[in-house]
Parts: sequence; structure tokens; C-alpha cells
Amino acid sequence: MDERTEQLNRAFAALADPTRRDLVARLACDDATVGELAEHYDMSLQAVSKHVKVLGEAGLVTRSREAQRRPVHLDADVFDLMSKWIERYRRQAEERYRRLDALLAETSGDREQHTETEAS
Amino acid sequence: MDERTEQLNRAFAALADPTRRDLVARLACDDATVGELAEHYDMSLQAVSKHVKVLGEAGLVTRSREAQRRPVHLDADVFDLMSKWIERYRRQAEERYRRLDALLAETSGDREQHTETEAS
DNA sequence: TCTGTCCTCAACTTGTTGGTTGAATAAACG
DNA sequence: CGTTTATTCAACCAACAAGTTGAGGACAGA
Repeated sequence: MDERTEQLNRAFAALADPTRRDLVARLACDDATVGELAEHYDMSLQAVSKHVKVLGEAGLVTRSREAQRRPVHLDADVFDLMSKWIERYRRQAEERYRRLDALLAETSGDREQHTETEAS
Repeated sequence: MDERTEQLNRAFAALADPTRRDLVARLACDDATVGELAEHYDMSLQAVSKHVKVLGEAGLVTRSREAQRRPVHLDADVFDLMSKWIERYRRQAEERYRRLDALLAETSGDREQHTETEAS
């Protein structure tokens, strides 16, 4: 399994959790520390720390250090990777839907089927 | 937790598995039955059936019935939902990065900081 | 160096997931 | 009706994920 595949595994898995998607939404507005983030959730600070770790391992966020603070900030690169993956199949699914639609319109409006049995 | 949130939970979780992403890739080319899909994987047909079920519960695929065959086909709607979610935060992350970049360039190249503290 | 603050690591519990095998269902065909 | 084909259900297991609590590490300041 190549690294890109594992990157996508981790990224999708990370965003499958609503708490982590909410963290992403907050971090999109501004960087924040684990402590600051934790204030908004009904769970221990350690749990939030774990969630941030998961986001980090997925490459969705990075950490820096300024004095005692270790602010978390969003990184666009993996979002880009995911976006491209999804867009590709969204487009194909739509395309196939459009063609099926056109085919149905044709075979119902026009009774001859043009012997196009090889739909491949 | 609203329905849209749960939809995203299931969709991201579904795509976190490489086998299921591969199924999506195959189905993007053409509809297929569970049996046909299973030929490509080193696992039981039941396991593939389960994967397809997960994709179905996530709303990523739908089933139809023609004679004994129950072909699976890709549905674009949830891909669209995911794509929009990701794009939103990808854009915000990039935007924030650009602004930080600009700020750094400015404060290093130009020593005055224009008192633009209100980054909102 | 001691202290306080911020954060992470370790160990544990509980629920979920991905796989297995064997039995059951559904529809077409003889 | 019985058989074949295609698929799912049920029970089980191992691995993992999400939360908990308690202890420990890193750094700034006195």
C-alpha cells in the first residue's frame, strides 16, 4: 500500500468523526491551542489532544511552538488531495448519470435502439 | 446530531477504507454486481457484500434489481456534499496561509507594519 | 532549582469494524 | 416443486477507536 493511499486512509478516517470536523471548522477561522479548543467540548482535555493528534497524523494540521503554547493550524495540502479524489469520482458518477439519462430519453422517444447493445 | 452530519460521518468513514475506495473507482467505470466486484479482491464474497452495504448506507451507491442480478451503481449526491465540505475548509486554509505569507513578506521586507492588527 | 501551566503518554474500558464460516433467502429455470 | 445462481443474514473473533483517569514531560518565570 503506497503512501498516498495511506494518507487518504488517515485523512478520511480523521474527518469521519464529527468532533474532528468541528475542530477543523474552528481552526479554519484561527489557530488555537489544545486547551482553547477543549473549552468548547464536553470531554477531557486529553481526549481533545488525541483528536488533534489524529488530525496531525492525517496531515490535516500542523503544530508550532511559541513559549508554552503549541498552537494548531490547518494545512491545506491534504484537503487538496482529498478534494481531487472525490471530485474525480463525483464527476464520473454525474457523467454516467447524464449518459444513462440521455439513453433512456432516446430509447423511449425513439423506438429504434440503433443496435447499440455494446454499452461497454 | 442532524442528518447531514450523520451523512458526512458515514460517507467519510466509508471512504476511509481502501477496499471501498477501490470499489468506488470500479463503479465509476461501470455498474457491477457484488459477485463481479468480488472477483477482484482476495476476500470472501460476503466481505465484499458488507463493504457495498456500508457504501449504500453512506448513500454513495444505490442498488437496482434486474432478474437475479442486483447491480450496484454510484450516486453523485453525497460526493457533492463531501466535496463542498472539504472545499470550504481547503479554501479557508489556503486563504489564511496566503495572508500569513503576505504578512511575513511585508514585515520582513518593509519594516513598518501598517498597524493592520485587525486580521479578524 | 522549584513551581505552575500546558500538554502528552500509558493503561484501561467499551463499542465498532473488517474479516471469517455456515445457514438462509430470492428469483429464474427445468 | 426442486435446483441453481446470486446475494444476504447471523454468529463469531481480532483489531482498532474513542473515551476515561492518573502520572509524567517541557518550558517560562520567580
